Amino acid sequence: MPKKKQAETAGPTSYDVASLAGVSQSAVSRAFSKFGSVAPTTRAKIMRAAKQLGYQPNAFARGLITKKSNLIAVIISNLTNLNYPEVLAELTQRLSAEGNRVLLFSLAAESDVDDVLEQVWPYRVDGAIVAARLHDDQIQQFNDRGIPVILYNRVGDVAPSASVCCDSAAGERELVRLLMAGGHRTFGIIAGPEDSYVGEERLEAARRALNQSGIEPFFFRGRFDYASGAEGFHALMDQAGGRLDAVICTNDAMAIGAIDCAKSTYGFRLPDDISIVGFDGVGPATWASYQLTTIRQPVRRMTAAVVAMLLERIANPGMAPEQRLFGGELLLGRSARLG
Amino acid sequence: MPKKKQAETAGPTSYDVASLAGVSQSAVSRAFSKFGSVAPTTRAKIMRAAKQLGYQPNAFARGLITKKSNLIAVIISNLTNLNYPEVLAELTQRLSAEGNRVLLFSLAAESDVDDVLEQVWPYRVDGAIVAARLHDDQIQQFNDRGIPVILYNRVGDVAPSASVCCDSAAGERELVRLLMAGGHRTFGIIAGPEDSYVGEERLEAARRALNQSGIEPFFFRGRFDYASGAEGFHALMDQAGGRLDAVICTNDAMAIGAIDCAKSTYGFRLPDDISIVGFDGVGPATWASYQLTTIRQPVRRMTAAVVAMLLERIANPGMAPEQRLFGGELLLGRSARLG
DNA sequence: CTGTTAGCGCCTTCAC
DNA sequence: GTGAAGGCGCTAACAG
Repeated sequence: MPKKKQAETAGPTSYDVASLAGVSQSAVSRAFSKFGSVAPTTRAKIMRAAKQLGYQPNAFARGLITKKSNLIAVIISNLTNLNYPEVLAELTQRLSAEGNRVLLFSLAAESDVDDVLEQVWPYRVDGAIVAARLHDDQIQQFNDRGIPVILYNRVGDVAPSASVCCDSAAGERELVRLLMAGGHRTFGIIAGPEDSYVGEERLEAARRALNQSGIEPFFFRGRFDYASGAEGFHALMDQAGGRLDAVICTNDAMAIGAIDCAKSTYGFRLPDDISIVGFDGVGPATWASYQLTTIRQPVRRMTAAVVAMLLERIANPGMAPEQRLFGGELLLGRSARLG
Repeated sequence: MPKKKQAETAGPTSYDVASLAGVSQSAVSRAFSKFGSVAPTTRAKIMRAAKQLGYQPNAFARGLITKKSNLIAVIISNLTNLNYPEVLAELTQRLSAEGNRVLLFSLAAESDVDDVLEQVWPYRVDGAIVAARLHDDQIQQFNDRGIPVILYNRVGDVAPSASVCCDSAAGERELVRLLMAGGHRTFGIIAGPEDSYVGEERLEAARRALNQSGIEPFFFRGRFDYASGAEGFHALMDQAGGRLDAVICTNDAMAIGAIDCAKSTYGFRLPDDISIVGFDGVGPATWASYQLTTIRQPVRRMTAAVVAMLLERIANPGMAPEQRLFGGELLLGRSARLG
């Protein structure tokens, strides 16, 4: 029905504001820019006109010129991992506070990374935060485009890359040490899927720590979820012929599954009959039914570090790749008998 | 050190591809557009050149002309709500499959909606999915700009607006009916925070269903989290002088908190000593320690509907606001004795 | 099918 | 402090 064809949906432009305020378009532009020199009176007039029209600068047109999108790509492999909602909430709020927006990508499978990257490039993001497995050549693509990347809880395969991690090795070592001190000698490990970086890292660390004490643990490979934790406990009990002192799970979700299996299927009481520990310190870990002994990732400090490092590198492209390692906090639950 | 000032970080443009392929710039443009008519030979040449240069069309420049950003704003009030990670994962993947990207916003407090909207406008999103409380005037702002919005699990205060909801009323009614049939007569309700739309909806529905059976339930207002569920159970027991048949919680997280409190503090066994029900059907609800009786939201069907409705409205701006209501599925756990 | 020509909305030198 | 003019990278009519 309307006569004017496009103007209908196209929002007001800086020209509209300019003519309403009786100034030039470039004055409007300056008024909306931080460093534009505009007389207070002029600025006021412009802002009033802008409010009246509901004008908001077009980020695309701006980005086209400034080469800055204020967009940060956040790539997370598995959003339903109990640990990531908190991470994501922290990230978006911190980035938002600094004037950046989050372009979110989640992967159905780890192998989809290439597809996701293709989706990222057109938006000329200013930076990226990646909690998914990235090959060196994929990291290189970011470098080639001059887009800073921070890896979350993983490091590059070969090339050094900026990253923020929770110290898996130290965490697992501490758990093993305390379990040993608690008198445990027969161990089982429930690991995550092979394609998980942190999963393998924790597995290696735990296994190494046990080996150094002359212990060869029983082993089960799970999928980082509750169900596979329960399956794993079952499998380990079989392997061990029912004689198992402690089970180390490489994340909390599996540890919780293992605890439930130990209690309901075997009638075990923790930590008297067996010890089970996890890793992450997710919400449910502290629930009364579990009271999991685990290592809590310092999510707030880690996300703060990621954002700070990323913004630094955006402002200052030359910076060297830095790797920050955060120690986890031992969460003393009642699921394990420690020394 | 480099001589050429900007060309350094500015990626290759369609002109670069054009000259490498020996064609005109518009040929490149057409080759990257779905409906562009280009000879297969030409297209091949162009694509090869593009690959060689690592060219990707600039979404900003494109959007400036087409008035389409392929960006969808997803606004979620409380990401750490156990229900949303699944929702968000589904949404991003479905939208991604349709060629859209997700611009994510999360709110620290419900009152921040206005700030968030200001952050949304500059990016000229094609549509929005909102799981946060939106006032009519806020919805109106979307309408004014011609941006379709779909509300998730809430409806507009006054003006009709497109929405996808899980039927809270029907769900609570069914729970009440079954609990009554199970012989329960003394009820408590643990509700969510007042500013939660779904929370109040479920509260009203449960209360009304009880009232219709001549029952006035004890009441506690929680915060939708585990801790307040436990607090609530405590408070209700006090109010009821220890004589409580059943507790209705308006989400699973609180129900789980209540169960833990009932078990650990009061030594109750469920469902023999008391019945507790929740709402949502989140992952932990099915864990062996809880086996919660609850109503599961059909998340997959709901997210599919949201995406379908949104894309429809983007393609066809004139569509009338439609409201789709999905029935929840009764999850028969062991936390309640039903009739 | 292909190249030429205008802009999209804004920022950014420049003169004034 | 302010306005005029020239693009940013791309798409969308147009001619050819």
